[in-house]
Amino acid sequence: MPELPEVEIQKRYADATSLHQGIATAEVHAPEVLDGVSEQTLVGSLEGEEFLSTARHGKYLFLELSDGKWTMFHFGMTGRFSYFKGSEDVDYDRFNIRFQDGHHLAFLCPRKLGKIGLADSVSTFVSEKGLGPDALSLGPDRFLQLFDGRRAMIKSALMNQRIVAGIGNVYSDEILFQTGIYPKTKVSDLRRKDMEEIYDAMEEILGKAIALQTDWQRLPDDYLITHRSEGEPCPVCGAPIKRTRVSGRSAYYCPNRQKK
DNA sequence: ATTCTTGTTGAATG
DNA sequence: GCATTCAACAAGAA
Repeated sequence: MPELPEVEIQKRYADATSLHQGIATAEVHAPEVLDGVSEQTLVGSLEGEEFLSTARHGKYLFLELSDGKWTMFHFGMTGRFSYFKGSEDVDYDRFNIRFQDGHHLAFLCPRKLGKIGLADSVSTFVSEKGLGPDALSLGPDRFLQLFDGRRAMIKSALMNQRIVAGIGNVYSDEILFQTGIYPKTKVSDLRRKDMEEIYDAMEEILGKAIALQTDWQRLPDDYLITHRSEGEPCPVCGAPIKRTRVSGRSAYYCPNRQKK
């Protein structure tokens, strides 16, 4: 679920459902998801407040509270929001906010790898975490600058949140697929033109995914995303997709179109 | 049963 | 000191 486009969709979901309603109470069902905050503190700072606005940086989502603080959400690998009426039972409900009108905003997270915390502001959080700029809020010059002099493999670098925030395993594969670059290529071996193409592909792909509500089925058929498994024919040239390992994760690529 | 998985982190390594 | 990689984390799906 949760790379930049998916988090952006969660942001819009929160915008559409959860702003400007009094928070009656909140419940922590899985303390594992708390990040540097006690259950008491988190619940205490939510009760009686309301959410005023939302902000996103990379894969992190922030909900502004009426007392000026921010609630931070990170969705891990499997997290998402669910807004519902009444007291339905929802699977994997790790944290639940009940509004005064009886509606709920639940943080569902089957694998409990998501995180919830409190922050004084988005910018202090971002600098404390050492996150790079958001992938959709920087120009090509800054982008090239950030990758200048890097020795890492391009796929690792794209996924490195300290360089640029928001790109994960799936979208980094897509970016390299569309630019025809082998995932293990060293950044220092890429030409300026390659990096410019990577930047363009990044904007294009993330933007399109958001526009389509991250419904991967609706993405163009020549995207790797829906053909991302070993042996499946490349949607462009038909060669069997291969899998390799890049910094501990599976990288899928077309051996015919993405060469060293 | 085993292996896989869209995330981050802190320790280990170069 | 810096950049980079790796194992660990947890639980569900194939």
